[in-house]
Amino acid sequence: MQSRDASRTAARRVTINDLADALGLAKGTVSRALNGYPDISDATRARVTRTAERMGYRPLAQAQAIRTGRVRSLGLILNTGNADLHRPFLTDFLDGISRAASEETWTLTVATATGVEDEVASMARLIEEGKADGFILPRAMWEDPRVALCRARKVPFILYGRTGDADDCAWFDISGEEAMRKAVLRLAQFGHRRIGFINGARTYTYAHLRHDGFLAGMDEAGLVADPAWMREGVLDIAAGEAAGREILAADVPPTAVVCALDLAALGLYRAAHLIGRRVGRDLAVISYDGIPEAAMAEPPLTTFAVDNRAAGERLAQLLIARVRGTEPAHLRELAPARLIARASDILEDFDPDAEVRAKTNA
Amino acid sequence: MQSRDASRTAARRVTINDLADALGLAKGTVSRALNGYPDISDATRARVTRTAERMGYRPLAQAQAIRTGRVRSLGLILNTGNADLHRPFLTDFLDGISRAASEETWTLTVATATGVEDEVASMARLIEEGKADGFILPRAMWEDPRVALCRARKVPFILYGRTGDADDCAWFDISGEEAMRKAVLRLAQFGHRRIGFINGARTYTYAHLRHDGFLAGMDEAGLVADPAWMREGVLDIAAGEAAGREILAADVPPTAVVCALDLAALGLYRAAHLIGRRVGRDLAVISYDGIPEAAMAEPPLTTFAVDNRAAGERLAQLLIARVRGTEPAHLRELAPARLIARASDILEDFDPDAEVRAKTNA
DNA sequence: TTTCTTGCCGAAACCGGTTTCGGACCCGAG
DNA sequence: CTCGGGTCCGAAACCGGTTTCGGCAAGAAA
Repeated sequence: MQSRDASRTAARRVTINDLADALGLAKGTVSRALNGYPDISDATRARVTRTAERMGYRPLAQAQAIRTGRVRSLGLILNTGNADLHRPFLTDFLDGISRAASEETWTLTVATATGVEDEVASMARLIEEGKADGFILPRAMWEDPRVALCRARKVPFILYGRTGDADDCAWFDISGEEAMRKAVLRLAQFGHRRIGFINGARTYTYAHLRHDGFLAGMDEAGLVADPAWMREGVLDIAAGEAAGREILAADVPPTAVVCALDLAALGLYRAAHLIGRRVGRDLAVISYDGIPEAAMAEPPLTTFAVDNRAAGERLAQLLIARVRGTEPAHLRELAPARLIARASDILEDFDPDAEVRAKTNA
Repeated sequence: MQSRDASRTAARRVTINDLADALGLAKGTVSRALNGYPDISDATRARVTRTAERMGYRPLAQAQAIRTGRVRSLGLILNTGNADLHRPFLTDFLDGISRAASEETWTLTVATATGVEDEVASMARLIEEGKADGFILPRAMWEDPRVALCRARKVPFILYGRTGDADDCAWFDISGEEAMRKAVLRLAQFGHRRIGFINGARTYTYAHLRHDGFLAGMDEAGLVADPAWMREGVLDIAAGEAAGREILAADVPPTAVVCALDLAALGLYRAAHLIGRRVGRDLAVISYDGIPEAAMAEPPLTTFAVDNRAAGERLAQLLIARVRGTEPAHLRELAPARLIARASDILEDFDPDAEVRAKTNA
C-alpha cells in the first residue's frame, strides 16, 4: 500500500488546486489562508493548514516566484583563485549558510568563478535568470566591484567583511582589528617590546582593519611599531616565509610577531627554522584564522579562531532579512574572534629584562 | 510591506511580451522561435534572436520551469559528517560542476546535511519544492538510500562512484580497482613479496572495488594476500595509524603497503615512525586520492591522484543529459586515476633477496 | 479552376501559484 | 425595517513563460 501510494504521488504532485478541491474552497482562498492574510477566519485557516499537511502539499517554489519575484534562494559565488577557499573554511561556511537557509525554507545557489570580473559575470547571470534573490559576498574588498553590480541592479546583498564605502551595505564581520589589538597586548603582557606584524593584502578590507588593530594595540601598550618588523600582502605560506626571513634578518629582530593570517604564521615558522630560531622558545607568534593546520604545527600555533559556520548562518539570516525589506543600516554585526591559546606565544625562557639590556647595549 | 521590499524595487526586466510587442509578433511565436520549433521561418527566427539579443532579453528561469517542469538546476547535498569533504576536494569538485553547468546555463543548488537520513530529507525538500531537476550523489554507497529516494520519486540522478544494484543508474567513477592493481604490480616489480593493504569502509562501494583491485594485482603478480597485513574501515589518519601499528606488529610484517586513501597512508607514516621504521627506506607505501598533504609528507607520498574538477564537470554533463532524457545505460563512464610517483614507494636499499632469505629462515 | 498540402503564424489555453476586487452575509445602530 | 459597516470568501486577473490548435495564404496536384 505504501509503495503504491508512493508511486502514485510521485507521478503527480499535490497542487494548490487539488487542495482547494478537497476543501471545497477557491484556490485564492487557500493561498491567502496559507500565507497569513488577515481576511481569512481562524477556523478556515486551521482547516486549510491541517489538510495541506495531511495531503503533503508543498508549494512549488518557482510558481510562487513568478508572481512574488522571489525564488527564496541565496546566491554565493566562490572565487576559485582565492586560496582561502581551499581550506576547510568552505565546508563550515557552506554548512552554516545552508543550515540557516533551510530554517526559512530557502536554498543556496552556488557558482564558481576565476577572478573578479568572472565573478561579477556569474552574478549577473544569476540575477538575469532570477535564480537568486540576493548575494553573500565573502572576502569584502576595499573597492568591491560586486557591490557596484548589486547597487546598479538593485539586488540585495550582504558582505562578509566591510568595505570602503559601506553606506547602503549590510554586513557581518569578525573583528579582526580587536583580535590584533588583543594579540599585541597579550604579547606585551608577556614582556615583549619588539613586536612585528605580517599582514594580508590591502585589496581586502580586513588588512586595513587588522593593521589599525595592531597599531592600536601597540599604542595602548606604549610600544612603537617599527616598519622593519612589518610586512604586508602576505596571503600564503611561501609569502609568509619570505616576509619572515626579511623581518628576522633585521638588525634588531623582533622577539614576537603578530600574523594576520595563519598561513603567514606557518611561513614564518619555516623562516625561523631556517635561521635557527625556534618558535615558542626564541620567537613568539600569535596569528589569526584558526585553520586546522595551526593545531598540527610544531609548536601548536596560538591563534584567534573564526567560527565560519556561525558566520555563514548569520550571513544567511541577515541576507534573508534584507531581501524581505529590512534596511541595511539595521543589518550590521560585528562578532569577536576567539583566542585559542596554544604554545607558540609563550617563550619558555624568555627574559624581558635581557631584551631591555640588549636594546640598551645596542 | 511591498514598498520596503528590497527585491521589488529592482529594475524592470525585459519580458517576452516586451519582445513580442517590439517585433509585432505573438508571444507564442517568439517563444517557439527562441526554442527552435520547426514551424518558424528562418527569417523570423533570425529577426527574433537578433532583437532578443539587442534588447538583452533573458528568459526567467522559474517562469519557464513552471510549464516545462525543469528549473535547470543540479542538486548537490554535502554531508558535513563526511571527512572527505573537508579536503580541497570540495573546491575543485564544486568548480567542475559549476563550470559544466554554466556551459548549459544551468545552476548548482547546494544543501548540507549531517548523516545520511538528514541527507535524504534535504533531497526530498529540494524535490518537493522543485528546486532541483536531478542530483549528483557523491561517495556512492553499496546500499544507497539516496538512490532509493530518487527511484521512488522518479528523480534523475548520477552517482559519483558505483553502487550495489546499479541497473537503472547513471554513474561516473574513477577506477580505484585499476589503481590498486597497478599499485601492487608496481611494488611487486620493485621486488616486494609481502604487500599489505589498508582499505576504506565497506559501506562505500569504492572499498569493495579497491579490495578487488588489490587482490587482482596480487594474483597477477603471483603473490598471496595475507589477512595479517590487511585492514579495512580506515577513513582518517587516526584509524590509519591504528591499522598501521597492527600490521607492522605482525610476526612477519610486510615490506610494502597499499593504502586505499591518502589519509590512511598518513596514519601509516605515524605508525611506522613510532616503531622506528621509515617509509621510503624500510617500508614502501603507495596510496590513493592525491590530497595536497600527500605532497608535503616526509617522504612525499606516491599516490594515485583523482582529478575532482574533471569529475565534477563530467558528472554535471552526464546528469544534464540524464534530465534531458538519455537512458542511464548510456551514461556510465570510468576514468583512470593518475599515478604521481614520489618517494614513498622506492626503498633506497631494498634487497628482495634478503627478504626471501629472511622468509626462508623463518 | 478546384482541391489538397504545406509553411507559417496568431490566439488561447495552460502551468501553479499570488493578489485584487467585489459581493454575500451577518450584526448592530438608527 | 432599513441602512452602514465588518467579516469572510469566490471569482478573476495576473505573473512570464510554453505548448496546442486552428486558420490563412501560397503553391502543388488533379
